[in-house]
Amino acid sequence: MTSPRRGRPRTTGIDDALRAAVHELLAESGYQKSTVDMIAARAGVGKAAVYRRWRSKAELVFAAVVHDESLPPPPETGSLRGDVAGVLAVIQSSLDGPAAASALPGLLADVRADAELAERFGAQFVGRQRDYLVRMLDRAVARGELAARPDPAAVHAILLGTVFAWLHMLREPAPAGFADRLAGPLTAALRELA
Amino acid sequence: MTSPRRGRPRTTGIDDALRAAVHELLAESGYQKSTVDMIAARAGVGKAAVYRRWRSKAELVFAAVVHDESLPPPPETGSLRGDVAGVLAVIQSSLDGPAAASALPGLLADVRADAELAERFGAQFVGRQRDYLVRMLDRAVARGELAARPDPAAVHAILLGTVFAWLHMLREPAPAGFADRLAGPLTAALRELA
Amino acid sequence: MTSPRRGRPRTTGIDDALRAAVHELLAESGYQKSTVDMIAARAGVGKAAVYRRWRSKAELVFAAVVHDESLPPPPETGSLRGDVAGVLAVIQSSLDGPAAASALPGLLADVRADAELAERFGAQFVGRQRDYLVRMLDRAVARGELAARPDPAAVHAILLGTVFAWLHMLREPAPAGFADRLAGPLTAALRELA
Amino acid sequence: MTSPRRGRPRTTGIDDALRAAVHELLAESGYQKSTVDMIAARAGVGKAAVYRRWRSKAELVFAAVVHDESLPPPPETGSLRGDVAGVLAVIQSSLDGPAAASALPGLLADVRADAELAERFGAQFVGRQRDYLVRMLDRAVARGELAARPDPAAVHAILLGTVFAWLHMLREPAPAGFADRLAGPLTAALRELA
DNA sequence: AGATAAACGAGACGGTACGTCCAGTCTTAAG
DNA sequence: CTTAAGACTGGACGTACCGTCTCGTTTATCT
Repeated sequence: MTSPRRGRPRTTGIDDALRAAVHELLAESGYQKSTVDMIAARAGVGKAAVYRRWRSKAELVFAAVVHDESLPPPPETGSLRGDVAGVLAVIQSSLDGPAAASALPGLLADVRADAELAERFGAQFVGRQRDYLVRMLDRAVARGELAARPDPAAVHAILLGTVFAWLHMLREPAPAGFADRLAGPLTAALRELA
Repeated sequence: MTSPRRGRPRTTGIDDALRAAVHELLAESGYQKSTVDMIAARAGVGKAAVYRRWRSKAELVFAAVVHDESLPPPPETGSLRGDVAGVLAVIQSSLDGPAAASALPGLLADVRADAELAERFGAQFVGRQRDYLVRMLDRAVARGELAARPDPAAVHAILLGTVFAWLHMLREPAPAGFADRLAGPLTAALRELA
Repeated sequence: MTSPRRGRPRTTGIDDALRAAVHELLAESGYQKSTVDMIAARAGVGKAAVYRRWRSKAELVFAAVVHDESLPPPPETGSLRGDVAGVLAVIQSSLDGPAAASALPGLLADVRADAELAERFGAQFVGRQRDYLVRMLDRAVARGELAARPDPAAVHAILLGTVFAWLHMLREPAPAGFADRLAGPLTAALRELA
Repeated sequence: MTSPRRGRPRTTGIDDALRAAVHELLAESGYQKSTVDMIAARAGVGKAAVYRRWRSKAELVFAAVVHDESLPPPPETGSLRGDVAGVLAVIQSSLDGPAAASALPGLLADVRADAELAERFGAQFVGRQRDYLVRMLDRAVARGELAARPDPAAVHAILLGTVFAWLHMLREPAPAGFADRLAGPLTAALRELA
């Protein structure tokens, strides 16, 4: 049912080469110093190939850093505390990679400045995480661990915000067992929210 | 004791005019679109007057948005839960003004990119809040509400991060009673941290 | 005796469609703003069909504007003055069409920048006109109107240059009887050249 | 009477450095290959300094190649033929320098494409030459060499066009005594125009 | 009839230049 | 010595266009 697609198809691998180049350069130089020209050159690609795929540097980096596979659904552990630990680990990994870490603040700023991009960011990054959370909470309700499902936005703010603040505002390195150490206290907060 | 200061003295009011201009422009246009030229022009001031006072745009905005008076010590309420609500309210007010709200993500990005500025930001913004928290926790220990003082960094991450994520990552407007609604759950988290 | 040419033969009409599209777009937008993509689209043709026929935009436009039929040999009038008027009229018509007029300066610039193309331009556009001129001068010599044949390059410069400068450097519209009005004076110049 | 001019004045020498850089690069690489970045770099100047002075590459080159001193008024020789030779020499020198030669076709094309620039070009380059011509013709009329003043535009076309075509359309090198060799024939043409 | 070979429309590709914008620095004349 | 005005360097951004290449498809000729 797909339309027959006329014209030269996109060269396979350019998307990946660009995403890889973004990761490398973010880790080496950070967001602001990674220019689109450098990214394209590193990927062995013209700048037009970049802007054919994404409308701006912010979109490119967003796509490279928050792409689909990077957010595997956290495992179902059978307990709310275990599920929270899993979600925290996923959030941590998505905020703390060498690329994501240097990209996020700059990205957040650029996203903020472009309403149309903010929309997409919300739908993709926030929305996907939110879905995991809702399912996690519903399972806890079904198990009887929670009397009622608390406001998912509040849960989201607590889990995502704690990790983000730790890494990007307080700028402390994540200690070993970071996610696990926070799982208990934050689970207690969720119970009180209900 | 001050040296007699030769030459034309600094025009009084320039600092305030600039701070006011920053607030106005941040609210109107956001951080990235508020250029230093615009800020100086709005304040009726030359650009040199800006750079004589602050070393960069980030410092200027930081000084304007996180200025001293904006962080009054939260009140001592006599209970941990009450104190937490007070701290949350202070944090909220410092993240949610019309100026602060649009400045923070961009500011965070610029701070991240400049190590020397990160230092100062840490000392001033983070450090001051941290002091309040430590005193708050010590009072709770003294009252017997907490068996031991939990890691202040973790407490800080939970309180600051939750508010920041709500406002700037999930981009939800703060509902009425926002701080109060979160105080209970987050206090529960603190107790578990201890 | 031409080799039998395997494969799909060129679609008849594409050459003409492209030439027509070039004329239209030159008249509408001028040389620099007429992009190859636009020309191909206007002709209902892919860009490859263009570059299979001509090596560059300059060649395409050159072929469309200076095509063979546009330079019919000027009539033999029996007098030098009459022949000069005829040549001037041909030159005028080849420089003053709606397409040629907007193409020429840009074309000249691109031709200048590409030595290989300059060669071809010289051979085709300049050479053909030069042949007419030489024949015209030889007839005048045979009739006794000229004592000796003047340098054809100088004659060419005077006739072609006067028309070109009028139209493209001074940018005055050609008045009625333009060629005829100049024929007398320029013929006088030729006589002095001999 | 000039207003006191506030702010930092234009650095003296930047205009000249840019003009010199344009001349060098035109001679080395031609118009199209002389990029604005290269010109600015060669002059040791930022690109902004260029665009603060001129609106486009075409204007910059125009100003550099057709600047005021480059067109000294031709001498008054006391005879029409001598004056024509002088004008031809000036025209030749303004079309045949190493810079002007490579710039002119590209410049003409860009000027053609920008109506606002065409205006200025006409007023400055064409207008100044026209003034010389009118004075030259009036002197000839006063001396009795011409019965009436011929149309200055036609005179202009003949003199300017012949030189331009020789150099830039026929692409022949100017032989020694070029201006002098043409002066006689073209003067004859002027007499017939009257 | 089937295979071969070239041309076709569409459009992605690398490369390169343009003109715009802004941060942070520097220079002037005035106070 | 500070001020307002504004020019300066440097460098990134996003746009545009050229000439090339690659699809899937069509059309003629050769086997």
